Amino acid sequence: MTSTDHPAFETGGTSLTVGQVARAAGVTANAVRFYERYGVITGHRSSGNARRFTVDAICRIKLALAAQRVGITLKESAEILAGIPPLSRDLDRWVGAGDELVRIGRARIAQLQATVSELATLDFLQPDPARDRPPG
Amino acid sequence: MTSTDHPAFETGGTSLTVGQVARAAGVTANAVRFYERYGVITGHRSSGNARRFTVDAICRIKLALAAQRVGITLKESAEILAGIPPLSRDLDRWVGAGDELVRIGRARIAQLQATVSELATLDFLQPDPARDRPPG
DNA sequence: ATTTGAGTTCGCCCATAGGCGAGCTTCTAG
DNA sequence: CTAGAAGCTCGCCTATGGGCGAACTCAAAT
Repeated sequence: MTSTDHPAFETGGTSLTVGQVARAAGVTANAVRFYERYGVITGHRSSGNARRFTVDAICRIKLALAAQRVGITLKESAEILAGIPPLSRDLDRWVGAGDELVRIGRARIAQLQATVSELATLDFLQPDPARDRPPG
Repeated sequence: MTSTDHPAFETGGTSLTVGQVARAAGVTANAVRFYERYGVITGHRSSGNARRFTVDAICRIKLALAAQRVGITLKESAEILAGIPPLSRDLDRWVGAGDELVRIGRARIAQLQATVSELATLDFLQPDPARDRPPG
């Protein structure tokens, strides 16, 4: 048994299976295949038609998961990620993507704070004159 | 034409149609029927099987809509609203429900802020030792 | 050779939050 | 009386984010 022939340890090479990526990213293998279909990650195939990924895929999934938490859909994450090279090639682009997501997150927070204010005063219960008057 | 016989003006009575509730709440009639099926609102039927609501239904929908914006599902809103009487009967209970939603909203904001921090540092890209080491 | 374990595709299933059209009834005005 | 507006039910469709099982292949270990 070498350092690369056991699936559970084969992370030194550039080739990871769905399961390895799944475990490293904290999702299921199902989810990983799903992410590939949606273009969140890309990979190639082994001679036996098995998916192969690099560690970069793990990072992309993790970014997408964090993005989800600020309200970004997988499709949007896929679009963002499609524009940036592997993390190891260009860290700055990843930092830039992170900053973009930070802006989106801050905007979401502002919206939430507004909604919380409304809920605190129950202001939204007041009839909206524009809607309650018939048009004309 | 009296003050109550034209549908668009018949809001002085206690009986509102789906369309009237929909317009007042800023949603579609479809959505109003949906809300009724999910127990967000309740109503009775006219002799001709048409839905009839009171103005209270409008308030319940508006509360549910605000709740949605802090991440509460319609089902959860239905459960909350099921426990409280009409707004006109017990304003305090509505204030209480609002306060509960405010707490939930603040919690959501805290979560978002944590995620934003992670995005700002890209910390989550760091491998999670607990996941990358094989179990055992 | 065979038995695992992990991989593959396909396709149906869930919840959430409705939209939309079909076909039918009911109501109200003119 | 008849037309139009609005209501009704039913059921299929959408998008999002996967879960799950069936049936099958593939590779490595015994």
